[in-house]
Amino acid sequence: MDNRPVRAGPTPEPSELPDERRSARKRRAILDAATDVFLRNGYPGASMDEIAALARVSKQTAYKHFSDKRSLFSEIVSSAVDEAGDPVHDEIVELENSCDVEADLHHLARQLLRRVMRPRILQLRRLVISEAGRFPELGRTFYEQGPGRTMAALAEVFERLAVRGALRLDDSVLAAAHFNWLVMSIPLNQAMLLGEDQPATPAQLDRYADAGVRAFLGAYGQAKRRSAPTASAGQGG
Amino acid sequence: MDNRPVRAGPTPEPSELPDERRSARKRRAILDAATDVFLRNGYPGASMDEIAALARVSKQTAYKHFSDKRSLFSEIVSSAVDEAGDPVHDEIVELENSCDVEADLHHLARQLLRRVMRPRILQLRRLVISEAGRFPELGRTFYEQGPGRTMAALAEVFERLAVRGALRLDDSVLAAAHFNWLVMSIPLNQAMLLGEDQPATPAQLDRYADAGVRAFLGAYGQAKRRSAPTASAGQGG
DNA sequence: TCAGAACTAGACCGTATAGTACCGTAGAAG
DNA sequence: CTTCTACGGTACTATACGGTCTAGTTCTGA
Repeated sequence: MDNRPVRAGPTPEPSELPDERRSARKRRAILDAATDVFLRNGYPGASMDEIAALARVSKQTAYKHFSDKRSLFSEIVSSAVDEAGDPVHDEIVELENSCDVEADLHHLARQLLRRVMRPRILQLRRLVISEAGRFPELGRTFYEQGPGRTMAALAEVFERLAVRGALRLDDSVLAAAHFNWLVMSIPLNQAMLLGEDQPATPAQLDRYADAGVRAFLGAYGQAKRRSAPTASAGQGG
Repeated sequence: MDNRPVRAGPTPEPSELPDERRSARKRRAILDAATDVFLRNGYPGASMDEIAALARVSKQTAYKHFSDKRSLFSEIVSSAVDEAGDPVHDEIVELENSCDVEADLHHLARQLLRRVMRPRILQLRRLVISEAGRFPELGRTFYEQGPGRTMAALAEVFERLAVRGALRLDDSVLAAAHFNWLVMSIPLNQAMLLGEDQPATPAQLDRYADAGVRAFLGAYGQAKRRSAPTASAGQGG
C-alpha cells in the first residue's frame, strides 16, 4: 500500500511553476480530477470520494479548497469553458482583410469544426446541456464563450465583408448563425445523440465543413458560381 | 392529508378506455409519472420512490410492471420518441407534388420547428443527450425516429424536386441535412444551452424557420431571386 | 359469492453518497 | 530545531437510493 508515484519530490517537477506552492498544486490536482470525473460521469454520477482519490488528495483537502460539490462543479465547468473557447477569435477578425474569402472561409470552417468536435469539448457540451436545469448560469457561460462568441465575431467580419461586396446579406448576425450551424450541425448533432462510438474522422469533418461553406456561399456569396453547392460530404455515420 | 383527487371512482373516467383494466391503468400511470420524473430530474436524479408516489402506486406495483429502473427508463424514452416523431412525414412526401415549392417549404419548416421546440421534446432531447453514454441505443432510436427520419424523407423529396428542376443539388442527403439544421439550429441550440427560461415565442420560431428556408433556397433554389436571403429573424435572446 | 390475482403500506437490506471530526504527520518559515 | 499550517487517512453521521419482503386489502371474473 501507499505505492503512489511520489507526485513531487523535494525538487519540484520542471513542468510545475516554481512559485506554485503545495497548496496551489493540490488545488490544480483537484480541479483536474474533478474535470475528468464530472465529464465522464455527469454531476449526479460523480462522487467526491472518486474525485479525491483520483487527485491523490484526502477528501478533507478537497473540501478545504472547495466548499461544495456544487461550487467545485461550477469552477471546473467555467475554467473548462474558458480554456476551450479562446484562439479562434483572432483568425476570424483577420478574415476582414482576406483577398480570397472563399478559401479562407473554408480554412476557418475546418478549424472551427475540428475545435468543436474535440472529445473534451463534446463531453463538456453534453454535461452543460444535461445540467442546464440545475446550473442555468453554466449554460449561459458556455453559450456566450462558445457559439455566442464565435458568432458575434463572425457577424462583425461578415458585416465588413458585405460592405466590401464580398458577401450579400442584410442581417449579419443571422448570416453568422447560419454559417456556424451549416458547418457544425451535422456532425455535432450526430455526436450528441449517437455518442462517440464511431467518432468522425478529420477527413469527414473537413468534408462537412467544406459542404457547409459551399452552401453558405450559395446563399450569401456573390452571384457567380451557380453550380450546385454540394460535392458529397460522405454523410458518414 | 390524503386529499388526492380520487383518480378513478367506481365508474371509470370517460377519458379512460372502458376496456382498460386496472392493471393497464396502473401501468399507464407509472409510465406517465416516470416520464415526468425522468424528464425533469434525469436518469440518476430520478428515484423510484418519487415515481411510485407520483403515480399513486406502491413501489411493489411499479416493480411488478417494470423489472428495473433501467427498463422503465428505456420504455418511457422509447414511447416518448415514438409518439413525438410521427405526423410530419406525410406532409414532407406531399411536397413532391407541390406547385409552389417555396411557400410549401416555408410552411413545412414552420411545422417542423414548432414540433421540435415543444418543451416536452426539448426535455427529451436533453435527457437522451445526457444519457447517450449509459443508453447508446436510446440515442440511436431518438436520432433515427427524429432528425434521421425527417432528413431521410426530405432527401427523398428533394431528389425528386431536383429532377423536376425545382431545386439544384447533387447530394440530396446533404441538402436535406442543411435544410433541417438551417431551420432548427439557432433556436434549438439556444434552448439546449440557455434552458427554457425565456422560451422562444411562436412568432420568433416562424421567423427563424423562414430565414432558414430563405438561406436554403439561396443555396439550393433555382437561380432567380438573387436578393439577400435574409430578412431579420429578430435574433431573439 | 368466492377464489385468486393485483394492489397498498411500509419495514427492511445493502450500499453509496455529501459532508464532518479526529488525530497523527509532513513540509515550509523563522 | 521549533512552530505553524496544510495535508493524509479514516472513521463517522445522516441520508438517500434500488430493490425485496411481508402482511393485509381491494378488485376482478366466473
